[in-house]
Formats: sequence, structure tokens, C-alpha cells
Amino acid sequence: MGMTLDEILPDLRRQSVDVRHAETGLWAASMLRDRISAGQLAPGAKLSEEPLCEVLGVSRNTLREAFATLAREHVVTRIPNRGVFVTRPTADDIREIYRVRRFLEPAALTWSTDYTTDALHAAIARARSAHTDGSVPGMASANQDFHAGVVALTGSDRLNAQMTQVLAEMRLVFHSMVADPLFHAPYIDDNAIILAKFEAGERSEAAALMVDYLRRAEQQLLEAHARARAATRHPLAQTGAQRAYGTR
Amino acid sequence: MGMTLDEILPDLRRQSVDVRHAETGLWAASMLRDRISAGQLAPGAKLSEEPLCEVLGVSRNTLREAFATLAREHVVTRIPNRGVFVTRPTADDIREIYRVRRFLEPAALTWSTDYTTDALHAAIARARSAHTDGSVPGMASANQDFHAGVVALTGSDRLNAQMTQVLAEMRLVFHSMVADPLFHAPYIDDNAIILAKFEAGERSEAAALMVDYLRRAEQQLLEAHARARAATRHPLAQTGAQRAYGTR
DNA sequence: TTTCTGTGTATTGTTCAACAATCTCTGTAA
DNA sequence: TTACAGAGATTGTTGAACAATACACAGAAA
Repeated sequence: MGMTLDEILPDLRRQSVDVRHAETGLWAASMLRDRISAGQLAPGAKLSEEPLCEVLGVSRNTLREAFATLAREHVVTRIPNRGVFVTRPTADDIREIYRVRRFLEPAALTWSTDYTTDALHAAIARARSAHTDGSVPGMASANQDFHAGVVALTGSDRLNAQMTQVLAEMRLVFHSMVADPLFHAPYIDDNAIILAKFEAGERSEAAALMVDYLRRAEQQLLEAHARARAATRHPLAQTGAQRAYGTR
Repeated sequence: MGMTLDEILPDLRRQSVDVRHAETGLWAASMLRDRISAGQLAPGAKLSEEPLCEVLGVSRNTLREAFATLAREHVVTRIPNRGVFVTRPTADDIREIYRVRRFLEPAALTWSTDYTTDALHAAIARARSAHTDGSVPGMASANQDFHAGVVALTGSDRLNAQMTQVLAEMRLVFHSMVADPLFHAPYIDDNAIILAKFEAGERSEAAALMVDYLRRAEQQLLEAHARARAATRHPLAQTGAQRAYGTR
């Protein structure tokens, strides 16, 4: 986690030999997106054009198309004449993420016409087993699956895309602070209760519980973010890229 | 409305001389977006790279960055090795647009914490005066402002962006069919009633009325779309670009 | 020491020209 | 009429070039 650009270059190179790409720009974008999502490219890391296009085997023009795609997804932040950096979410970003989720997820619970909850039950089961295994990434992933599944009830591609994007930003938030192993645990039961209410047809109750859940999670993340921010105020902990991106 | 590419080339050229652009790709995108939004580039029109970059004064690479931006917004559709076309909304697109709106707008009315309704009143007033003036574009624009204003109550940049995008697609729908002059008129009073309920604190009633409004509007547009589709089935009415994009 | 200031170097922003891949169109033959 | 083949046009991608900007470092002034 949080490897430098140099460390993952060989890894990227391995995957980029002999790959035929119909849409090279999109292919390069998904390549980078996966690394960032996995935390191998940590928030604040600078994505220099030259080494990247050498390693991916694409031209600078194509790489810039990939950057444009990722920038629109807020996965990457472009600073003119400075370069492209993995987005380091701010407190305002966290508030915005939860603002979106507080409208999207209750709305899905309230007005969706889809009653297929298999995926939701499966996500909760996965979260529970990850909990007994003590797998923090497993719990995080299963939790995301549950909430993505809630929005999937809308049946709308665009709303799903928006949720996917917001959850990707959530992963950036987790990667940019020390993960509390107990963060996800209390929410598993919350999800189960919300699902039960939804299946019982008590939609407004389910929605209200969801709003409450999201408020608590937001509060907890904002506090963790403030602590992480205070911890990295030490000049020694700042890399060049971090300074470049700013601690705004 | 619905001019060919050749007809608006001189117009575009006029605006593109001596313009300093910090982000040329985004500038070119907004240039094209404006033309499409105004209906000067009709749905189905092909956007050839060479004449466009000549006229905009940007290179093909930069123009392609603009295309990538517009494609993500669904304003433009890219067909590999065929080219870029102004999106011609399908019936499914209309259904998807209203699916998004039926979640976003009621959610805003139900859970927003912002009570500033000045912009909403102003939009209704503008719609009424456009109605007495018999200005169909004025009514359409004021109606869009009202619904954009509802989502603006959420205070979320991302939800606003999503709504803006969906409304841009709505304009494409209007441009791709014969506009019924009476389409918007009946909805002005609906908006006023919804606003009154919202201000009276009867949020779930306001949301319910909004859902009803959106269902009726969707139905009406789908019927108009089916009629327009039947009318353009005549082979003579099809241009090359239309065939290329397909009547899928 | 600290702060300022100027210069050189590295990186990004944009354009141009080229080539391969693919599609469209036209004309011919069955 | 339909099928097919080839020429021409357009898109997809690359590589190199140059201007504009930011970063790092050295030296001068306070």
C-alpha cells in the first residue's frame, strides 16, 4: 500500500506487453484506475507523463486522454503546468461524498421498483465472514458492495455510475488515512437492519435509518481525517508530491 | 435550428480567433457543447475532425480531448473508426433520463436542508411571462431552470452536475423531434403547486406530485418520440449520418 | 542566518506530420 | 438486383518538436 511510482513501474510494464487495445486511451485509464483503487498509487502521488507512457507503451497524447478520463472521475487531479496527481481527498470532499450518498441511497430505498435483494444479502454475508476472518479489506469491500447494491435497485445506469464514482473516491479517503480496523464492524448490523426494513415494506423507515447511518459514518471519517491531517503536518512526513498538491 | 455542419462553420470561426485558452481541450468542448445545446448542430450530425479543428484553430489531438469530454456527457456519441456524432436520443435514453430525474428531484424535495426558493419562484415567473409571450424556447428554458433549481437545493456539486447533464440530454430530445408548442404550458402550474407544497413543509406531498409530474412528462415525450421516429422512417429523410448512427 | 532574486533545467501544454487500421463509396461482374 | 473488389477518405495512434510554465539551486542583499 502506498508504494511510490517507481516501485510499481515494473508491475505495470508486465501487464502492458502485447495487449491489443481498441481504445488505447480508455485502456490506459482503466490500468491506472485499478492501481489507484488498490492503493498501490497512494493519494498525493505524482503521475509523471514520461515514465508512465514508457511503461504503458502508449504515447504521451494517448496517456493524456487517459488522464482526462480519470480527472473527470475525480480520481486524479490536474494542476496546470504542474502535472497530474492521485487525488488527495479533503474534508470538503468527504462532506460532498456523503451529501451525494445521503440523497442517492435513501432515494433508492424509497422509490425503487426493484425488489431483488439477493445481492444485498450476499454482501452482508460476505461482510460477516470477513469480520470473523478479521479481514479489514474484505469488510470494506463487502460494505461497498452493499451500498452499491442499494443504488442498483434504481435500475439506472447513470445513478449507478455516479455511485461507483463516489465509492471510488471513498477508497481514496481510506487510503489517505490510517485505517481503523474497527471502522466497518459496527455498520454490518446497521446494513442488515436497513435491509430488513426495506424487505418488510417499511421504506421510509429504511431510508431514515440509512440517513442516520451515513451521518454517523461521515462524522467518524471526518474525525479520522482531521487526525490524519494533524499527524502529517510534520514537515518530515511530507514528500515533494504532497507539498506540490498542497495541504489546502 | 438543425443547420448542417457547413452552415455554422463560419460562425464558429468567428468566435475562435484570438482566443487565449488555458485549457484548450475544455474550451473546444464548451464551444461545441453550446452549439449542440442551441440546436445548431442537430442530433445525428456528424462532427468530422478535419473541418472542425481547422475552424476552431486547434489540433486534432486537442479536438479529440474535447470529444472525449462530450462523449462522457452523452452529448456526443463515438463510433470507433466511424466518427463522432451528436447523440440522437433513443426511447431508452428518454426512459433513463426520467429514471434519474424521478430519483433526484423527489429526493431533493424530501431531504434538502436548504430552504432558499427565490430562484424557483423566479423560474416560474419567467415561465409564465414566456407563456403569455408565446415563446416556446422561453418556456422550455424556464422550466429547466425550475427543475435544476430543485436539485440545487441539495447543495451538492456532483448532483447538480448530473442534473445539468441530464437536462442537456433533454434538450437533445427536444431538438430531435418536432416541438409541440403546448408541451410545456400545462406543467407551469404543476411546478407552482409543487413549490407551494414544499414551502408549506409538506415535503412528501411535494415529492409525490413531482413523481407524478415526471411520469406524465415522460409518457408524453415517449409518444412524441415514437411519432417522430415513424415520420423519419422514410428512407428519403435519412442522411448518411443518421444511417451511420443507426435507428437502433 | 534569512530572504530575495535570477538563471538553468525539467516538465507540461499544444501542435504538426506521418502511418496503420478501418470504413465508405463506386463500379463491375454475376 | 445482389455480391464483391478496390480506391479513396476518415479515424486511431504515434513520435517529435517547440513554447510556456514551474522547480531547484546558486548567489546577492538585509
